[in-house]
Amino acid sequence: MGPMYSITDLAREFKVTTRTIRYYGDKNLLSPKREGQRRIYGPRDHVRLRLIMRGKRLGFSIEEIQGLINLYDVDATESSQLNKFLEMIRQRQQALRQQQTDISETLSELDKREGECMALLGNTIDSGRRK
Amino acid sequence: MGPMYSITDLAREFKVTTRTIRYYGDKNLLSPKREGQRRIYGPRDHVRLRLIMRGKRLGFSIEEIQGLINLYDVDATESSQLNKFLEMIRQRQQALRQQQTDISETLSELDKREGECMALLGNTIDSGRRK
DNA sequence: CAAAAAGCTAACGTTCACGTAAAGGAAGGT
DNA sequence: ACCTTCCTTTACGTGAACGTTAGCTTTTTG
Repeated sequence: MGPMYSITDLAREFKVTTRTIRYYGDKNLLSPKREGQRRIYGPRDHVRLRLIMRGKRLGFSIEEIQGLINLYDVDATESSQLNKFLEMIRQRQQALRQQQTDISETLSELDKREGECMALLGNTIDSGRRK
Repeated sequence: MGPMYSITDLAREFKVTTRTIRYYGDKNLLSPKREGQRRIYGPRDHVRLRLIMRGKRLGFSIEEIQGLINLYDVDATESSQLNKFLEMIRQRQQALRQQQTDISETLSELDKREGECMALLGNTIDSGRRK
């Protein structure tokens, strides 16, 4: 019936506190079963937590991450109007594409700075392995 | 001597409130001249505000944006140790690259959902112009 | 010239995403 | 028996990034 995780298992794996995990539960992003009082997390929760972390790295709020996760969630779809749903998907895509260009612009500027910096240090550019 | 902007000019252009602009000033991200009491912003502030907005779209905090802007700022560089500086640049690059893969993963998932959605609607894929 | 619009400072309020402390239950080890 | 570890709930605390209100000055416009 798939792997099970305690709250500290997840906390360790994703490098967050148990508080954080409970918080996401409070916000209905995770829905662990209970064994007595204890929370037992399944594979679905594990996947969701991965999505949550990715969302956070992308700077989305918990609420936005909710929305994103619901986009992957079949149940949410069939009960909602598809056109509105498509609209949401496209808005998300738009935002993400904006982020892509933001990132590549920033990266190229950083590359430039890195180059200047290396020149000043008289180093040769070994863009690759670091010890 | 370059274009000048009032606080509402900038607010309108960047779609933020004047409060926000003043807030960035308080945080030393902008440094307008004063004409009496009034803040007068120059081209440098305009550029910085652009960088700030980009940083925000990337989910950076004001403090991190400070750091990023300082990376472009020559004055800050010459007085600091170059190696530490390079280290910072590389950390930023690392984070941004992570974001890039996060985004492309998310985008491809959204594309998939979009496809499914279109199929359900019986539409043909006109990926391009929308009215 | 009077009213509206734009600007200012100062200070308190708000939301998000947790942190942190208090008080306690249940399992396992020695 | 006692301690340690893991887990629980409840609840107040916190920093960031502004929002909002109040009270006052300056500039623009009909």
